[in-house]
Amino acid sequence: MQKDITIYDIAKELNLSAATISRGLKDHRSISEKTKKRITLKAEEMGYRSNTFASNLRQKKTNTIGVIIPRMNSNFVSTVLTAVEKVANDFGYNVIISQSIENVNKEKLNTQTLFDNRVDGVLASIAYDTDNTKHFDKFIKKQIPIIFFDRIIESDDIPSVVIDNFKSGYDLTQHLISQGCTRIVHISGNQKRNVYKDRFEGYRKALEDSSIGFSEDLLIVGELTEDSGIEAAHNILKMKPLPDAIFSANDICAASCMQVLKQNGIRIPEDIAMTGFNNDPVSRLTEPNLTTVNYPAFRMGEIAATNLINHLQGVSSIFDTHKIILKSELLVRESSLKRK
Amino acid sequence: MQKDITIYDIAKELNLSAATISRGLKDHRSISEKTKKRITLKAEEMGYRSNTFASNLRQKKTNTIGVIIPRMNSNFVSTVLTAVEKVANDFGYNVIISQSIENVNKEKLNTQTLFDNRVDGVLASIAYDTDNTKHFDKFIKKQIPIIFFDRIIESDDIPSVVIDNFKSGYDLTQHLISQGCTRIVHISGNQKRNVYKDRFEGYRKALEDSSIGFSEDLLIVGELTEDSGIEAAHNILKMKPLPDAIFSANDICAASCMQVLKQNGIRIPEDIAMTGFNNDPVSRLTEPNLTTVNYPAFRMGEIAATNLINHLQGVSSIFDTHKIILKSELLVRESSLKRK
DNA sequence: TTTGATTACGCAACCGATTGCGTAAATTTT
DNA sequence: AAAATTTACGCAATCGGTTGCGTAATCAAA
Repeated sequence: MQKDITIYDIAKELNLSAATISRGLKDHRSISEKTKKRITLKAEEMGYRSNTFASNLRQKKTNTIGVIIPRMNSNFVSTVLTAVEKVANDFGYNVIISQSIENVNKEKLNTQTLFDNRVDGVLASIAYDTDNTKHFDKFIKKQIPIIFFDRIIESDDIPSVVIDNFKSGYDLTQHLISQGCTRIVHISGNQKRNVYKDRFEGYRKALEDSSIGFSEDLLIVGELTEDSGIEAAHNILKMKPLPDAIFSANDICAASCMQVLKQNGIRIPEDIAMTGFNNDPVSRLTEPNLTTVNYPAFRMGEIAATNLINHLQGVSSIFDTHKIILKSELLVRESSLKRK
Repeated sequence: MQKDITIYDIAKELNLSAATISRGLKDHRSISEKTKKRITLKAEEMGYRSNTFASNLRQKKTNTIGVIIPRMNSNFVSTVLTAVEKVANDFGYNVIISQSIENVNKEKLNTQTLFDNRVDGVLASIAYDTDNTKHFDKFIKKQIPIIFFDRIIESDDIPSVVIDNFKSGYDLTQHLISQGCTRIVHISGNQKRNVYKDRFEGYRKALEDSSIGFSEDLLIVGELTEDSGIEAAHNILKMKPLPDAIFSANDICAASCMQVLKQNGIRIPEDIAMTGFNNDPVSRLTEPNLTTVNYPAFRMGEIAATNLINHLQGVSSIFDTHKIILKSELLVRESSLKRK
């Protein structure tokens, strides 16, 4: 295990000062082209690699962004992360990912960890039960930029990247209505969360805008997991009369719900039309394929990360924007087509 | 934005030296209990947080482990990562995750990035087309421990954590044979990868151990994606006579393949029995539910991370073990039950 | 030739925590 | 009471880059 090469070693070899090496390596203008070339060549030859810590220590920057997410194991989140990682890498940033496991307290710990690690900026999608942004204040105080994405809390201080959940919920519901459905169940998640609340509001508005109207009885609030889809199905089977459509706020839940319904002799979409949300791969594997809303996950990660890094590099300020709304689109598939 | 508190600030407040503060904070034995208490209290009061970089610089350790994976967006990988993150956090380590996107060249870049970031240790599951471990040599030279998991390359220098893919493939195939199947198609991935190779070998051995024997015509090698499942289905539909079973090396591919078959009037499992691998959530959402092999993803991440960190902390050496094989089990579901 | 500007580089002080070595003070031993 | 230990802490160097300021050398302008 040979010793690491430092700029001092290079300096000695070339009879230059460490300062010159440092400047030469980062293309500082006060170093002549000729010297720069000598430096980079020698550095290469000696197998030099910069010591991030010395640099971070001196510069008080870490070139690291922190990401807080509820869970990694959903198609949506992992796709976002893929995009974030790609953008970050392109700009020479590292990414620290931490999961809140849908738990405010863990989320608070996560913010502390990221804070202690002195991340330059933060991207966050908040947990199921978070109801204020107090634990993000430390970042704001230190001028460490934060961007919320997907699951956000409205805040004057923190910009966000989202899709128009209200409109998507509205469009989806209207689609069901256009298929002749009148008793439309909505399976939603915690109403504290914008994404579920907004989808629900879109649903309600669409019903109210039609002659159908909203009925509390047709709203099921759960955790939107595979299991809660099964549970929802059992509750739905007890409804009298049965609904003629179900709008689940995500695909996983819709898929497992649909499965139970089918096992109980319900025909999809003839008896009950089914729709999900997210365009998870699952939606293409169910039978019939699930009508859903395409969620631009990659784009969302890309935009959030790009904005954060541009801000960090002084290219643009995220504080100019308050909210970025991405386009999402209804994907009509067989599961909701009553009229072919 | 107030200035960060350093140990010097605390030292000044308490009329002690920075050395004493440093020792006091880390519970060094040469500091009296009374002084330690004063120090921790004052540190708390002043809102002190340790500067990781100064510490890393001095100690030449980063408390960071690097993880290289092909892709994040599979249930298996994200579950492993969840476990790794949990273990790492428990031990005060950070995790840097990088995706190779199934590409050796990106994987090489990833190793370089992790190397430059001076990670203390590495966990890696290699890309689709990686065929040697040369790009990991730099870690070995520097005594930076590596553990391969799931997708591994046999190497004397690098221990690994896997399941018994051969046995699982064998058991699965034998199950199909026990259901009376005799023409069993196997959809596999790149044969360079142990996981696919071993499953295939298990499949072949089971066939050879029965009176059926292996036939090259029934082997389909693809990328095991949703799309390749569709493609495989089309090829299978052209086979004469049709096979009576399909063993796909993962669930996603099995699910999409099964879907196309069903659309073409094939009954599962009556006409063709279907099996996957991994116990991806999808396997519980298809209809019929997919027979598969349970993959202890969480446990795998946990074990890999724990071993790595124990090694780093000198608790135990990973070089004592060469390979850890986890238990996996056959999950028989409807998709393969010809005899009820 | 002199003066002012520009170029190219070095000096040395940081950044904040860690640690080997040294020592005064307190405690125990003889 | 003197000597030997032990306790509790400080000094100062160190990790490796970065950067404000200073200056010698080169070049252009007067």
